[in-house]
Amino acid sequence: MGMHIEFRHLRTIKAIHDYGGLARAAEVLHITQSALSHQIKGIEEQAGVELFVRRSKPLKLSAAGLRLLAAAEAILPQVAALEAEFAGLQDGRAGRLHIAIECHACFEWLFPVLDQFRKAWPEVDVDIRPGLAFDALPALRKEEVDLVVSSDPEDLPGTDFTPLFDYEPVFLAASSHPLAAKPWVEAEDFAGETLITYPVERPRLDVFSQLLIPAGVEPAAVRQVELTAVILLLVASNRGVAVLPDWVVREVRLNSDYVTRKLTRDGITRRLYAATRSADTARPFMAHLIRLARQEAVRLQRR
Amino acid sequence: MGMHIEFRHLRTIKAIHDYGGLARAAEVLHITQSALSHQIKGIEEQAGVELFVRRSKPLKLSAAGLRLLAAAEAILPQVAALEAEFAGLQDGRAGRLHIAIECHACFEWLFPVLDQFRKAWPEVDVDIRPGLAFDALPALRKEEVDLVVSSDPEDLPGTDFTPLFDYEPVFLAASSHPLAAKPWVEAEDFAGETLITYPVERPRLDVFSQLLIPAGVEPAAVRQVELTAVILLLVASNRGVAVLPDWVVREVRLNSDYVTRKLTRDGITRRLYAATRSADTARPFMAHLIRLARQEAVRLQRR
DNA sequence: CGCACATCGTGAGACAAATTCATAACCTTC
DNA sequence: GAAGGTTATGAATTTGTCTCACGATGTGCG
Repeated sequence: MGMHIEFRHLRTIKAIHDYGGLARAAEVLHITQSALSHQIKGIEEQAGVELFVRRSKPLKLSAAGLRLLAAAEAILPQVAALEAEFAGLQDGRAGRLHIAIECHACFEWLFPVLDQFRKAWPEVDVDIRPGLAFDALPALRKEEVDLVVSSDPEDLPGTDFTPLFDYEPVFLAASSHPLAAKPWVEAEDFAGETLITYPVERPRLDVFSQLLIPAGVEPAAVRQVELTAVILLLVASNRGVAVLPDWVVREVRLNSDYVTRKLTRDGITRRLYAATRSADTARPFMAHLIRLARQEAVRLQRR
Repeated sequence: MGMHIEFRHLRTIKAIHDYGGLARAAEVLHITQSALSHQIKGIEEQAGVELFVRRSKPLKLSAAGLRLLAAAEAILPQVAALEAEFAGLQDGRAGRLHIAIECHACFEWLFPVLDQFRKAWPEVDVDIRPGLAFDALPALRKEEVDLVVSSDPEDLPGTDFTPLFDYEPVFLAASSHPLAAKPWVEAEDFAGETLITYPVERPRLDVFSQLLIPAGVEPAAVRQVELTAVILLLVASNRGVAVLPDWVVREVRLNSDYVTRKLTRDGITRRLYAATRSADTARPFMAHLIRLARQEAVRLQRR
């Protein structure tokens, strides 16, 4: 017995009930009274139940009809909500913005940015996915995420890399540390040191990719720590040295426990990018997020 | 503009997701792969959103597609439940049984009957509607209720009156009451008495319809009381006399506080009927309820 | 890297279903 | 019991959905 209820029927039932009669309901639904009559005849035949009490003339719902009405009133709002959301997607109010960050320290500036963003774009579904930090660009192309924060732009068709801001990876040690005596540090200086890093693969850490790997230098030990605050703690107590972005280091610059030094004489400059699908780059909320990120970067530099 | 989502589309989305691809989904839905392709093209055009990521070949849901899937998984079970209920209606497992009782004392035997009934017919929506006790038969015809317990059968087309059981309205007084001396009571005996009744219109009370109105006798006073237990209390303390069905009176017969007397020398016999729409009378659960009611009546008589 | 394979998209025509028009049947009311 | 309003019906038409056949596009394997 293949029943064939459709949204059309739910709308019809509700309209007939709300407006009390086929003629009125037909007008509201922009179809003829005849069509409605045929429609309910159709459902009644398919479902094998009488939906209306026919004795009285202003057509009244029967028990089964009332049950169907209840279903209509439960289901139709859900569809309305769905349509509203899709309308939002269409005119750019709504959307999904799942962010993958390759650089671990980026949480620091990203959170305040997202707080602001959420207020401006309440209908956008914002999320951070630190899990798939590796392989982030393929995930972007497959639409598993919508924005990747990365410092290694590639020339991929369909993927745009929009510069966010420049930063400098900076050497950080306790003020009592021997290397504090040097005006800057070189790759070779790390050979005898314990290096404290975030727990990610080496090629994605600036110290390694920009300095140690090219120079072929291996630190005496590498210790991986999740939280920035803990890294700072360990460095202060001389359990190792670290390399962190300048915006992180700036917070402890005035603290006499630490010294900061450039990497190489001229320092290393890195640029952070927002990678997005070309189709999305120009979307208003995406552009707005990038603008907010740049503003936040400026604020961090000024601190 | 006017979005045109239908259950078909929800099922399609779900199937494509569950079975991972058009071809598989098409097989499950018993239609061609081409049809599905046309379908999703249709929704995407109407809704103005991409539902799938097309880069990769085993067609994957996009953000909007996932939203639609969520809607599908919320809505489809509701429809399934509805269809199951209608199937129940069709094969007689389910239905509505809203009962109007004209006779106020009938609660006494009706409740235990309904308790039994509910166990046997869990899918039937049982209810008692004492509110519309008057005008119950029109309400039956209009399908506002499905069964009326009445002692005044009428010859209405489309309405069946099935006898339930006979009972006798019995005079009840305190054993110290003067009328306790008589072997039976007549209409004239009420002239000087305070009569305690249920709070309903006189024509629907046996004392009035069968005895006092035909005889043109008016009691000294009429006091209306809702609860049977309270009526008994008032009678025991000699604040008035009452007329109650024998099955109620039977409970206090052996109590020496009360006397019961026939109305007129031969007593009055009344018959209780279940009034139903002819279309419903033969339905299994309806017939079962009537059978249960008769059994309960027999049990009451035996007490 | 390219070929075979699998998956998806498209257009035209066949088919089914929903709607309309015109009108009949029905209930209600005065 | 006639009038007015409300629902039902039948045939024709419109609308929309599906199928068929083929083209386009990725995917995986040698």
